[in-house]
Amino acid sequence: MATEARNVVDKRTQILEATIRVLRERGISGLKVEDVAREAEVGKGTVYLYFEDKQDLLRALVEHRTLSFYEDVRRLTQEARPFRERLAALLERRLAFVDEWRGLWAAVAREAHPSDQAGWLKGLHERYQRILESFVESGVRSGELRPDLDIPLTAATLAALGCSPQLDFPREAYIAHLVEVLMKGVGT
Amino acid sequence: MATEARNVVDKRTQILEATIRVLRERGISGLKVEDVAREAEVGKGTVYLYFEDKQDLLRALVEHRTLSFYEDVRRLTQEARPFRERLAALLERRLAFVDEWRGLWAAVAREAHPSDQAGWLKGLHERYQRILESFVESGVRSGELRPDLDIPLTAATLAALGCSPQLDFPREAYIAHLVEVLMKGVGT
Amino acid sequence: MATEARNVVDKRTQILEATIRVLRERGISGLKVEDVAREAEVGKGTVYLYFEDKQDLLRALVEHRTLSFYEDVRRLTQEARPFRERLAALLERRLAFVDEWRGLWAAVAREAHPSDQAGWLKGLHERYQRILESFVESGVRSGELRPDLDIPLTAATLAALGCSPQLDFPREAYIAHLVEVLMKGVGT
Amino acid sequence: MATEARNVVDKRTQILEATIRVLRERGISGLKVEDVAREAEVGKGTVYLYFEDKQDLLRALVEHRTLSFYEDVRRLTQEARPFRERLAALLERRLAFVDEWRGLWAAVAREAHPSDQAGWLKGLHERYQRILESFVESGVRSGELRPDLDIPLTAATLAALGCSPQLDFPREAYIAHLVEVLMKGVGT
DNA sequence: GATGAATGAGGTTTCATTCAT
DNA sequence: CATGAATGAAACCTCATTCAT
Repeated sequence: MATEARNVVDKRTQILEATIRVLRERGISGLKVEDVAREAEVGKGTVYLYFEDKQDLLRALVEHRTLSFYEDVRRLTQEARPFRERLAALLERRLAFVDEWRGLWAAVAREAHPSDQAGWLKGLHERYQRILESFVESGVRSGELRPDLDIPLTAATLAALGCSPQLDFPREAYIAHLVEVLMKGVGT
Repeated sequence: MATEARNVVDKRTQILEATIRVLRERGISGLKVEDVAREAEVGKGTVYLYFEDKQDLLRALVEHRTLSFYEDVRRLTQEARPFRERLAALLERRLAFVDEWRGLWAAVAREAHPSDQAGWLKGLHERYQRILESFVESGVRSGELRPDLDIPLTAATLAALGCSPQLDFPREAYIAHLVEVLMKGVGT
Repeated sequence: MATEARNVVDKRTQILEATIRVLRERGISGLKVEDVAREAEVGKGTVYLYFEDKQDLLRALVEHRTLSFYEDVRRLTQEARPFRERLAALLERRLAFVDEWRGLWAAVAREAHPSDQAGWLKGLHERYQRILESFVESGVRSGELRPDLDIPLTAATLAALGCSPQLDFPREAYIAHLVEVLMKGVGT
Repeated sequence: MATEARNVVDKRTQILEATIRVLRERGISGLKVEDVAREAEVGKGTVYLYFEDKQDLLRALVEHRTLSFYEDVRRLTQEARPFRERLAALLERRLAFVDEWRGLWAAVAREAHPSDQAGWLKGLHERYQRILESFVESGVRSGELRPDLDIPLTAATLAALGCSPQLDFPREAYIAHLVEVLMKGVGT
């Protein structure tokens, strides 16, 4: 029974992980259920045991990985470390997230909810926004950030960072730079 | 002859503009050649007179609008105005670009060049990178930016801004905030 | 233009006729759109130019052939001939109809309207009932039928004749017998 | 052992009865083995313990219910009652049979024996024909039917009655009317 | 050039059947 | 015996592309 429950979890997860691998490899229009099944080493029909249809698979994929990203961000930004370090950790995780999706996140999210944009997508965004607001707030409270910051706007700024999935620079240096710019600005 | 040439140009443009409208409206998998043709008010076959195939259409679309975005950015960042103002203009144009594509740019670009990633896409990125490097350099030269800035990294930072196509804030305020953060940083 | 209109009509008809041929040959579960297309000598996709989906094809098929059957019955039963002859003609047409469908009419009609039974199907039945009532009435008026007949019930009786698609007897003799039984009864 | 045997019989019967319930409810293309199993309250695999495959299930269903219909008809028509009463009983049973199948009998029978039509189906028909011939013969012998009747044709006539699964009339009245028409005819 | 009817490759999805438990 | 998770053949349907007009 325990193994059964575990197997169910495993197979769903197997399929979800196969999905993002295929997605990264072949892009959105190259994402065929048959390929996902092969990659997950299950039969084509098995995918439909765990997901209603392709759209549902995408929905689950986006939801699962986005929420787990949010969770990580929440955890990282709440650790008891200097703001700068937490910011670096946030950016690191964010870049990993963008890279994981190869910039296709928004497109996949739309496929997952073709009509509704205001609802589901916005809901996700707002969760992220709130997590980041807490983060900014903590920085202000601790005196590491300027007290006059508009917290929502600053959170939104952090949310909009790091779109580019292509990077020519060593990640380390890039993140260090981003932190530097965000903390001190580029002006004289 | 002149009118003919103009017509040719017009019809191509018509189709390209119809394409992005359909794309914004229906998303990537909702982008059907037939819908594009209807939106452009031409016959379905006509699309194939101006473009090799759907992929070629997307290639042209991405290329055209991206290059024109780059051109705008180059112009805006080279105007004889204070750096802050040019930065604001850049961000404004950048946000408009992201919004125009509703976050689908990366996905469409991949459809346009399914296999090749290193080549075409990277080439585009590098152009943008160079434009932004010039911009940063000009700011350093004029003394408006810190002289110790790593110019390529700073340019890359500007390139990676503004992914989120969803915004709850008045654009004006948001851009003003972005400028402020970039110039002065958020640290105390 | 005239040819175009004709072609459209022809192709729809072609497909409908191919459909009933395939249906007769292979039965209901052997009725595949691809086979219909091949039988109609058109591409698979062409079927979907003329019909929404398979269900719509069946709907059209049932409707078309049933209404044309009704029309024939109406005409035959209104001719200026003795009742017996008209009855024979009706039975002949009825047997041809049943044979044309090989007894599958009811099943196909259900596929065509899976949920709704009260509506469409009943509507069809009622049309037929009314045509037969007129027929019976005319026989009563002309004195060829007993004046005490319950007209609706008698019409319903005629409607329920001839289910069996399998016949070992010469059609002529069978029909003559049916007429004889209906007119005079089997009792002493 | 007795209970075991009984259980075997019971489960087969359970499945067969579930099958016709599902068939009536959902139609032929809605007849899925999984639904049958659920309706019979057994596992999907269990169906395959009692039947070779779906076709075999249908074969058994048609055979079982048709033979039991024939048996009933034989019994009813051989009872020691006036011909008219036996005819009414026959019609009653016949209408019940048609209604039980909702007009799908012929279609299901074909699914059960896709290729062979001459053989199995014809064999069934002939059995019925012979039963009805005996019935007619008995009527003639007893003087309740006209002595000049062609017995096979008359039997075939009885066989072809009652196709319509839809009835707006009280069954009682309808049957009385049918008997009346068959015995006395509709002519003057 | 311009069109859209026609096509069929190829994708999504269903469901009869198997088989390990 | 009984089960139902897993499978993949095969059906439906879409849509990029062609080509006769």
